[in-house]
Amino acid sequence: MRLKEGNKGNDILLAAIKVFAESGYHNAKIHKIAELAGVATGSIYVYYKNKETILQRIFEQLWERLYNELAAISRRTDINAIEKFDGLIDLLFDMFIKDPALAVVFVNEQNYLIQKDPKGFTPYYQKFIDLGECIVVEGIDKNAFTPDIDVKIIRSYIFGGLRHLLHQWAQSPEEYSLDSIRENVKYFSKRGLLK
Amino acid sequence: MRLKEGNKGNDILLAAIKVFAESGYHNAKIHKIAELAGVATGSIYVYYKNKETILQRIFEQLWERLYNELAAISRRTDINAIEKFDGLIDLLFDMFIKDPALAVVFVNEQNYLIQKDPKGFTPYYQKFIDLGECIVVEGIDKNAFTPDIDVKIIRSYIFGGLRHLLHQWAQSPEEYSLDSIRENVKYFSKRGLLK
DNA sequence: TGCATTATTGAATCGCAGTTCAAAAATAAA
DNA sequence: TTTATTTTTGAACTGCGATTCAATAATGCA
Repeated sequence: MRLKEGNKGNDILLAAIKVFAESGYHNAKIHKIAELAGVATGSIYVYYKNKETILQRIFEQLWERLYNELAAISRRTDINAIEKFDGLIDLLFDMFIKDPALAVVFVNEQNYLIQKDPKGFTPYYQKFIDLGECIVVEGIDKNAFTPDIDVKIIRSYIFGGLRHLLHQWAQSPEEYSLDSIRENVKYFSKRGLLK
Repeated sequence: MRLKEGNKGNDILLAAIKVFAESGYHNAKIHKIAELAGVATGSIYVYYKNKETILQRIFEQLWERLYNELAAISRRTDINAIEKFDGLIDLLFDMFIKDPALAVVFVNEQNYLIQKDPKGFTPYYQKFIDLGECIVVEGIDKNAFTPDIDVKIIRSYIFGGLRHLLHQWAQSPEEYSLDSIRENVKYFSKRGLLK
């Protein structure tokens, strides 16, 4: 018997995030991911069925984590809807500060993957989105947020705005301070949402 | 002598927008564009150097038009900054109502193309973005918009939000009414911007 | 130490699709 | 009609890179 050395499956995933961010999914070469992960080209196919599976796995991990963290925030009773909304924004910012390359991959490749194989895309994404919407609905119900908006539309709008900003930041982190981005987003969005 | 029949160059561009929207740029097959345009595969290469050039041309045309229309709005003196901001939103909505496939291509492929060859990307895009920023700055200067925001950040935020919404709408136009999207965006954004 | 089993390797394969180009067709002028 | 010129064609080419797989290496166990 022989056991697998270290954690090659994860090494490959981490390398793939970097290479996908650098070159884009379609221009990313498998041998480059292998090189960065410190494994042979063939090893990739021991751990993942194919290139697309790697991308799927990246998003699976991302949204599962984000969903669980948002769920923890959402079920708290010691903070109100406004604070939960803040928490949601912080969650996204924190995730992508830790891993800017992941932010780039998210913005550039998620649409492609969903379009390519909607069934294969992690359900945690939809669960995350739904939960975000719940928080806004809670805010409206508790009279903190204005009822004069369509929650689904505004949820998408905010999400798209965040996505774009995080992407810009990840592309050139020196240009903007992430904290200033974060505060501006909160300020602007809450003015839009609050009663 | 022989003259070129009809306007094959444009036929190809229109077909390409549809095929790129349908399959994504990387999965789009040249022969399918040719088929839809009603020309032979080889003809594509008479009119465009390669596949990437077609995509570049699509964005060139898009942003040149949008920039010119926004410039016309921006230089008007009979309307204020708030109305100009409305005009900007309407401009984008109108463009993509006319051509939902173009909205999809815009959202999915623009980042890729800019990353691939920044110099080759149409300068009208940046001009458009700058002009949009000017309108917000004008609003702040004239005391209509709050000065408590970073214009560049909020400009990106709004732009990203619009982008995402238009994309969602283009993917499934029956799900949302575009007019309701438009009104929600204006309402929410102006609450964020106004003094 | 030797054997069995599993992990790892990376050169070779193979299919795909972007691109080319020689031939054919269409048109204008003579 | 004939000729010269340009457009159009699409089958063939070609290069790339994802994937495969037979060989090799590493490990655990007897």
